[in-house]
Amino acid sequence: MAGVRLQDVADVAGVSMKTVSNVVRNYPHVSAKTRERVQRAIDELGYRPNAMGRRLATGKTGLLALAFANVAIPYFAELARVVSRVAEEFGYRVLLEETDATLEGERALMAGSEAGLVDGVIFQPSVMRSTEIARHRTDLPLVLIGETAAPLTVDRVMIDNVAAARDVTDLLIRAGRRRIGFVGHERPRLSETSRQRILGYQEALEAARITPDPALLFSSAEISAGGSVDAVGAAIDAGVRFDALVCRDDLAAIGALRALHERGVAVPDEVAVTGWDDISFSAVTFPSLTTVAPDLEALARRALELLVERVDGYGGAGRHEIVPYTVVVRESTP
Amino acid sequence: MAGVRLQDVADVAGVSMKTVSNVVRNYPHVSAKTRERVQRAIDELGYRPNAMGRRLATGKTGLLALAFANVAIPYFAELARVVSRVAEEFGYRVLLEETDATLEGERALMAGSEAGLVDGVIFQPSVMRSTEIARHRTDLPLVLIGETAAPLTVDRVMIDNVAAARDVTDLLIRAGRRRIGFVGHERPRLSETSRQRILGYQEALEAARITPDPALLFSSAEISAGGSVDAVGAAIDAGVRFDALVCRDDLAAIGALRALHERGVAVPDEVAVTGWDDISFSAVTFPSLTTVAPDLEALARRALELLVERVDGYGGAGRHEIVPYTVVVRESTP
DNA sequence: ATGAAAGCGCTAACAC
DNA sequence: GTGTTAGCGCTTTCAT
Repeated sequence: MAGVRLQDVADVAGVSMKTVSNVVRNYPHVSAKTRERVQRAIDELGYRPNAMGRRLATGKTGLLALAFANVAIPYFAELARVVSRVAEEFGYRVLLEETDATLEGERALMAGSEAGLVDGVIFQPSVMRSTEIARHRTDLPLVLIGETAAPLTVDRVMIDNVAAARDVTDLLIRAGRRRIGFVGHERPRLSETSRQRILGYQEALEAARITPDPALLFSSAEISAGGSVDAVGAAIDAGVRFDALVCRDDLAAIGALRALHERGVAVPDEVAVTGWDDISFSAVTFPSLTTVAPDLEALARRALELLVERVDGYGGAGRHEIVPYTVVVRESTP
Repeated sequence: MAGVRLQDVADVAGVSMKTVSNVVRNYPHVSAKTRERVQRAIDELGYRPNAMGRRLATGKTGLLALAFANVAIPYFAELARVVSRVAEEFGYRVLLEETDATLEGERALMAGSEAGLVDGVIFQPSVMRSTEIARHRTDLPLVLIGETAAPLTVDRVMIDNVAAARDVTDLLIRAGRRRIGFVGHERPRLSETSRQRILGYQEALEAARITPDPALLFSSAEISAGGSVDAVGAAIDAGVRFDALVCRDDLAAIGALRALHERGVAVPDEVAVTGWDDISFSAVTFPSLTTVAPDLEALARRALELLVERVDGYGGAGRHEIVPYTVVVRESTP
């Protein structure tokens, strides 16, 4: 039954709207028999509260926007799943917003044509600069996730990318590899994510007294497996020698695996490979991928907690938090 | 600036709310100079219309729910991306609803605790029966996608699964394969999707005078690559012989590829493999996958069109529509 | 414990 | 072309 209103229930039950509202929202001070009578009327009429009416009256929508480049990228899809599950625990539903990793997309998101649609935004920027983010929408609670340069005024949750990159590079060094490449960073302009990962990679090399070789940096035209098939393939064909590859993400690693396969290079015996994100595929590639596994559950939960505090009125400075990661060792490293 | 209302703009511009409303909504009959004056007030105050107020007044929310099992499954993620893009064209935003492929999840979706949150639902059921779907929420516009058994009262868009399964099986037969298995259907109970694909597979075999062999049906514990690694691996280890595998989806195909690799079986020379969905990974596996590619753009667009018609009041019988697919031939078949 | 009435911010008839 | 006046369905003081 559509169009059943609070007033209709009140009429049938012979009480006021207020009382029905109290019953619907489980307000404690309602006598048992009134509650029962009202409940019967609700069931009889098939009443369901109207979301918009409630939201207009309370000013809260129970909706939050989850914004990032593109759900079809497996890492984002898996992130969306975790955020959506955690959000449900917090009583929120998730509106999907894709920015296509373009400046226009990200600006449109931050500008937000309508007010009051969502209570807050969880956003992983791809290209926007810290200063530009800081200028926008101070009225809308916002939590950033990922490795973007975050303004001091905004909350942000991430893993320690530099440390994780150091860890996987170190794993390769301890296995005796010396010519270790890095695969999959963007060109022409590095994202902050890639910058941090390359930094950790370089730190690990230098700590082991290995001189980083710029010829072992294989950039990709886009964040995709295809881009890294081309990059790694071209390098091999050009005669570049390496015995390990630290990949920016699992997509790049999967592409690298394919390029190596095509040319009959054995993984991990001749070339070891590591990925990043621990997307579900990384367990079933051949060989399966050693990869950095961010604690997505912790990431999502912390982001939600910070966001809810902002929605509830917290107005302090930006909190920048780190959540854990692990390195999952599989077949692609010795 | 939060909390700027239509009335505030009207006061500053020295006009009525109605006029401001007309300007905001680009109502044509407003004099140029009035429009300009109002616009200046809007800019000055940083006014943005409040979504909830507008929605309450119009009864439309501009939101639609996209519901399916799990966004972390690549096919659904890619579907979400296309639906979200097409929805934007139609002036809608997308609320993500995951059912986890459970009956409770699907029932919760159909029951919908609140009215008025979304204008309609696009839903790919996993387990719910046609009759049960038909009983629910006649007030909320609903379009089903995928191969579920759809009630006659509800709109549905899908590709012709039987024909597509026939096509890929036929491709294998024409390449000279005779012992062709099917991989990845659920156990214990087959989904409608799997049922239709197995049907097409069987039809193609029979048309070629090959007797379908029940020993070549390799079911999987769940929709995942891991399930099919186990199923195909166990079959090989048990000595089952086959020279081709039609897989229920790309995930199953990727799992099959891994199981074959592990045991040193050459693809496609010894065993050919086909997938289904054409997820982006299928182009970069090794070997890359021959797969059924549903026209997602057409699927999403048609679903949106049907939904919008329902939202606009169409109340006729359910329309069941078919959209095209292609078979993308890659390296995993001869 | 329950009721009456005043909004929440906007749109839509209907006047002028 | 522009203003006035009711609502949309709900929550929320403030009474009782």
